[in-house]
Amino acid sequence: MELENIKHSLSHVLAHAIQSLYKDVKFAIGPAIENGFYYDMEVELKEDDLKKIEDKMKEIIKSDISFEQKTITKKEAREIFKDQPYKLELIDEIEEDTVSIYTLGNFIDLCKGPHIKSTKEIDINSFKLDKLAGAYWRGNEKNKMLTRIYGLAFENKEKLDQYINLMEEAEKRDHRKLGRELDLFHTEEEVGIGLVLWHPKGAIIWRIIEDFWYQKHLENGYQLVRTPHIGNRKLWERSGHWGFYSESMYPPLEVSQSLKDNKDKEEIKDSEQFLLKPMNCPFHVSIYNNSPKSYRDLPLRWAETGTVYRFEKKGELSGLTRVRGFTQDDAHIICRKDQVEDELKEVIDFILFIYKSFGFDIDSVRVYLSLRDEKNKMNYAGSDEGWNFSESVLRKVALEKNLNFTEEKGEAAFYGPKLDFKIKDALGREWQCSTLQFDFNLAERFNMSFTNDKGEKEQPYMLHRALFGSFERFIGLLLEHYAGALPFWLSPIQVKIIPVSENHIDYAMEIKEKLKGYRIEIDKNNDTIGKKIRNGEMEKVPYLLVVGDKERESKTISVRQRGKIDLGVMSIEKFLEIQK
RNA sequence: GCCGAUGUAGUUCAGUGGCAGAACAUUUCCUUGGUAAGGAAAAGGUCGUGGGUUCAAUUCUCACCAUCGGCUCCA
Repeated sequence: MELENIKHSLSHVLAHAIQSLYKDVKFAIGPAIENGFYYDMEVELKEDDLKKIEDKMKEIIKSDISFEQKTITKKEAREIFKDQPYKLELIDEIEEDTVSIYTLGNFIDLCKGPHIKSTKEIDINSFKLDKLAGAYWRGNEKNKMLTRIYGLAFENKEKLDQYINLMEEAEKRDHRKLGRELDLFHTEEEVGIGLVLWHPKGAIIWRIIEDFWYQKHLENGYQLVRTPHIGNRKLWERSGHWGFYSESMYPPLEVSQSLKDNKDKEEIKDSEQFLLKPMNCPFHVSIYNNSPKSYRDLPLRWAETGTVYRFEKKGELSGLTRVRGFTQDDAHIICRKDQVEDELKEVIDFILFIYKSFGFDIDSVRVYLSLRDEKNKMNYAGSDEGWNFSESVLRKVALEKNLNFTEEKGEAAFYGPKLDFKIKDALGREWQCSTLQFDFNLAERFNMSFTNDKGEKEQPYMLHRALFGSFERFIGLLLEHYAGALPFWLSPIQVKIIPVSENHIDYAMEIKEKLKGYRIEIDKNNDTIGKKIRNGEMEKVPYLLVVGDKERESKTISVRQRGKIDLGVMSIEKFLEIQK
């Protein structure tokens, strides 16, 4: 708690320093956060200014000023903050007649506290102004963008240095850096920003994951479907995406004429428009509706690794975790109302199984129950009954499965509530991966039905789910999780054979033949052993097999395990043994 | 999209108002090696793109583009 107060007090010290260095600054808010604090304000700054501000803060801290709390009437507060529009806005929202203010020297802030007693309690070496960022007032992009100054703050200098070191280490496991170093993927402007090009070693990782994915889906009673990348505008109008999802979609493609006609500015006679798919759902619904269904057919579980395209603002793009074209490991489960609960539970089990299989500790995954914001009904499709039922059943299932989840109002999709699973990246940012969503919107819009046991038409329930979320994001997080040193089964190259000299290449090829079935490379470069070992380690290959005269004569191999020392000379059989 | 930072060889990075630099990677040659870098040579650049200032711009300046950190949004 003590540290929380220091962080918060530091934000006041920061504001005080700004006030004494710059004129006419409009202050917004300045809370404590996970590793420090920030303050939002209206002031023009460059990153170079931070040093000066930090020095000023230290000066303030050294001069031992106390934090004085006072409770005053709103009227008095309005007078004090008459030149502070953001503070005035905050005062207006306070329900009580009085407000609390804190004074630090000549800096007065609207603040409930608590604070430390005096600046002398702050260790001047335990904090550091970190970075400058923009942040919208109240987090709304329609509002003015303020300047946010982030500061780091810890108990002492050691903890601060430790954190800074940790961040430097984290940068080394950034998947974007690893993607380059391990030759896995890249993106480039000429192809299109936010569109990933997978190199051979990256594509094989993808393929291994996809094979595993599809095998497990078949085992879990799913069937595979396959659908196009574009679809008629009429489909998207009917699905509701045209209306509710247009901010994330690309504009229509005119398909009633060729590119040549278009270049020649030919007149469009009968316009026909296609849209790039941002989701796979409507296609799966079309497959369902292609023939009448009985209650006996349900549940249907249809899976597809479908590549979707979404309009993401340029500033939002990031490596593999945020792209414009990505492949979802999508599936839709169409079932009867009495099957909903069991289906949801099975999906949760499947999700947990996936995390375990890829080495993610379930404790490192955060779960959110995303609900609608009832104040903004305009943003959601479907009836209240549908929302009430689906929200409550999702909550029930999450509780029964003992998921440690947080409820988030206003985070639902336009078509239904969802259960989201998020994983942190190397820098501590959370990314949504698995998602389990309700969709009672499409069933209605597309008149989906089945004949029940009484011979009546009934509307099915539709669940939408993704386990990885998208291959791109999941692989990105996987790379960061393992710092590029993927487990044996996922490694693009599992074994690298290092012939001591060119004379041993033949024996290396013999060994490669004996290890058929594994992904193997022979390092035929004219380098020293030391150099080849180094390269193999840098490529993060799980096993390096050194073969020379000694091994050739005794029909053995020298095994070196990634990151470890020499495991010694052994037979191929023995090597295959330790692999199991 | 918005705020801030960055942009020089495939990669990591020096540098300068006057012919563009290193290391690693690449190619060739020498070397034929025993568990994290053997030696030499060659090749490799529209200094992000486009304007402006200047005798001269990679360098100063403006605009744009991309990347990175945030905000908003999101698988």
